Amino acid sequence: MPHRAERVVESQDLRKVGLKVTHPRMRILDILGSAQKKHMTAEDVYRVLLEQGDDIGLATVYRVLNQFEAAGIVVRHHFEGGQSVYELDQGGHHDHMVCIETGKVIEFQNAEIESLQREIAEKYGYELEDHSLVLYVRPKKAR
Amino acid sequence: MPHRAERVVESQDLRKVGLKVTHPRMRILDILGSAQKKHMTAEDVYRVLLEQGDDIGLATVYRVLNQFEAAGIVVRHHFEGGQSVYELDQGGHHDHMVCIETGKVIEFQNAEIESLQREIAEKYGYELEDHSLVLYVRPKKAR
DNA sequence: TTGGGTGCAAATTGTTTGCAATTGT
DNA sequence: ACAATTGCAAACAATTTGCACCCAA
Repeated sequence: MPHRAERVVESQDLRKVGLKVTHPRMRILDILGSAQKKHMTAEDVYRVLLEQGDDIGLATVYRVLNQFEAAGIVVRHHFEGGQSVYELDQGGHHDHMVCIETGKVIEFQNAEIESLQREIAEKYGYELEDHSLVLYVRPKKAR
Repeated sequence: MPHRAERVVESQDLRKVGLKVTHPRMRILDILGSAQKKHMTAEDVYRVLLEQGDDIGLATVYRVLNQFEAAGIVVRHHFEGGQSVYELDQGGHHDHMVCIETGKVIEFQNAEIESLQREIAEKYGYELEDHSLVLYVRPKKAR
């Protein structure tokens, strides 16, 4: 499994993008940065806040996540199932694999697929701006 | 009773999957099969129905599209922007490229990407069940 | 001080569902 | 005839927004 150095969340991160350093924003940043689950829905974050005794509204969670996304602090994904999931953007692009039995999310990188995508877009006269690749998988059956 | 046969097997298709041949289902199948836009939202279909003077409810459109999806007659996609888009499943798997300036949807196939995906899933001990790949592109600038 | 930020409730959006009336077979 | 299907409105789920109050800078 790929390893990435943990990065402590600082108030600098917020100021840098022109957002006031408020309690809700710090708590949410904290949760996203230290969660066992890297990919969380707004409700996931909200639930953790409640567990921690923080009195922060769900609407605020959504607002903050949107601001973070606009600021490039988090990335938002739309996997199957309605809710958006957010993850801290720690650089390093990757795609996702979702287990349809356990819901587990696995990240992976594949340079070959990346460049093939660029080639394909180009072949049609376009520039690749962004992409979304999600593999829906199930555990290989032992036999 | 307006009756036009542009697609061959339409009513057969419905019976084949155990769905009664009703007016709403035929109209919707018709629209999906003859639309200039291959990828339509439920509202898109509903709007065309209204334009054609058909008195079919939006709820029915959703219900029928769901049944069609379950029956494998249509494929449902979740591009960015909330609404689901549906397209007739005419066999031949393909992925999509969406122009972020015009909204145009282009289909493409790439066997290499397909097999790479399978390999990746396998490498992690999974079986690839399904996938979603969407390229968000913009027209290459002329210079 | 003061304009951005927040909580809460109400509003939206996209989609589903309950039910009585209608229709295909 | 009789179960499947439909239309309509109400119900839902996820997310957004209006507004009066609150708090970082």
